[in-house]
Amino acid sequence: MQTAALATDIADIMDKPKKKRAAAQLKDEITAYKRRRILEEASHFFFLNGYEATTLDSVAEQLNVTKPFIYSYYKNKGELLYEICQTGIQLSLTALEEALSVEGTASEQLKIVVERVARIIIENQRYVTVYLREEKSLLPEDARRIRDLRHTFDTKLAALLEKGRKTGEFDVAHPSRTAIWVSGLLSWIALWYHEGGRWSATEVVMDAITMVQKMVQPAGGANG
Amino acid sequence: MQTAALATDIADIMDKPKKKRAAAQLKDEITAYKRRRILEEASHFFFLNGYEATTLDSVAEQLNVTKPFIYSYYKNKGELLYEICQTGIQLSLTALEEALSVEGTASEQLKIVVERVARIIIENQRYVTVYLREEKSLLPEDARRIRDLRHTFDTKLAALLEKGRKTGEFDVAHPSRTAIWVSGLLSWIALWYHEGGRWSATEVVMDAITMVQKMVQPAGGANG
DNA sequence: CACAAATGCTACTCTAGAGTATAAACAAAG
DNA sequence: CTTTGTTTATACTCTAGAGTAGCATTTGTG
Repeated sequence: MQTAALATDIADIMDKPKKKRAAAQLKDEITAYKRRRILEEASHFFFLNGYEATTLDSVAEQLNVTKPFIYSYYKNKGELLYEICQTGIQLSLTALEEALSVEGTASEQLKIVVERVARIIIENQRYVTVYLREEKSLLPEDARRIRDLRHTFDTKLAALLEKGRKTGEFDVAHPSRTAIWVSGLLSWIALWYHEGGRWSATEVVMDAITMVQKMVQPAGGANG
Repeated sequence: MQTAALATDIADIMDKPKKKRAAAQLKDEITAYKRRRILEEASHFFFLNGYEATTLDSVAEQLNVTKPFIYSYYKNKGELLYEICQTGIQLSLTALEEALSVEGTASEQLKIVVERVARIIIENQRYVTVYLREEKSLLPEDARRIRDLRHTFDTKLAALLEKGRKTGEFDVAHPSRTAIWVSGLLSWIALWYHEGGRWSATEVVMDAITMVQKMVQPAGGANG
């Protein structure tokens, strides 16, 4: 909202067309902000009570608005669920791709991948958990798109394992199958981690790194 | 039902009190059978559509009975969910305890544990998956009892890891934390395995054994 | 066959929540 | 200060499903 206010000020000293364009842009930003806030609160309730058990009235109340307000920003409840699931997997996938863009050996890359993805999953636990639990509540075509993202994630992870296998850094008989175990281990964090619980986020991330390293390490000894 | 019919035949040649007792026993068996069938079908729908989205009318239809029939065997929908969740975790716990009762080194025991628990999870995927997904829908006191079972599972697994750590078979810095990763890996099977999918149950079980062995193996080399 | 007891079904009630038609409030422009 | 368009709320509709009261049907018994 700060940026948006600034944009208006700049527009004031400009000619009318530009002012109009700036005003339109501001409006879009506000709309995007409202959509994001609705999604945040909805994911909170979906995480706590589940998708079906959550009423949009309760989400609206939390935002100090009413149900029709939500319906003016989302077509229906299912669209909210789709956006939440999409966010959950897309964030993980983006984290993976960014980590993969860091130069290094397969071992180094894998460590960065696990660290970053684990962090993202913990930070966005609500979205990831809802995605894992509520896939069955998605419309078939939405479920399909989500599965494609998931598949991309597993495929890119498998490619990294294959790379490490070729260099001899990893001992993995079936990269694509091992990738599923690794991505499962990462997903498990969302279902199990509890903020303020027995173990800190950092401990969990470090554990995840250790576990994955062991899962791929050659029988002969440590690596990385 | 075969056993039950036999019981009646035997009772027929006996005196009346025994006959009555046998008849009562038979009735109990039939009641237990009906309850089990209801649970089976309910778990099927809960697995496919989720707890909230499943109607007891649909479960009744599948059994060719009516909703009040179900209500004469279960107090309400929540009791059904509790029994399903309870079954899911109890089966895993029993499999763990039976595997632990087999004599052998920690490595041998761990292998048996993973093999048996993984098999049980695949065979009872519906129950385990519903348990993992629908914990939030349980009444607080039910959720509590389920969590206690889960905790027992993790604790017994941790004890095995600790045993192997002492003998030097395993390299685990924190047995109780590692136990959670192992039990998470096993749970993940329920969420991910798909019958008739890309990989057979046996392949998945063997993979699970390999992964867990690697997770605990000393950095210096293989074991078991 | 008649009567009793159990078992199951028909036909409801009642609540709750998704989604909407329409009116009010507000903002921006002239 | 009015007019016009946009944003949000009020006040519904309508469906669906959990849970139940009471009737019917079957089963077993003297």
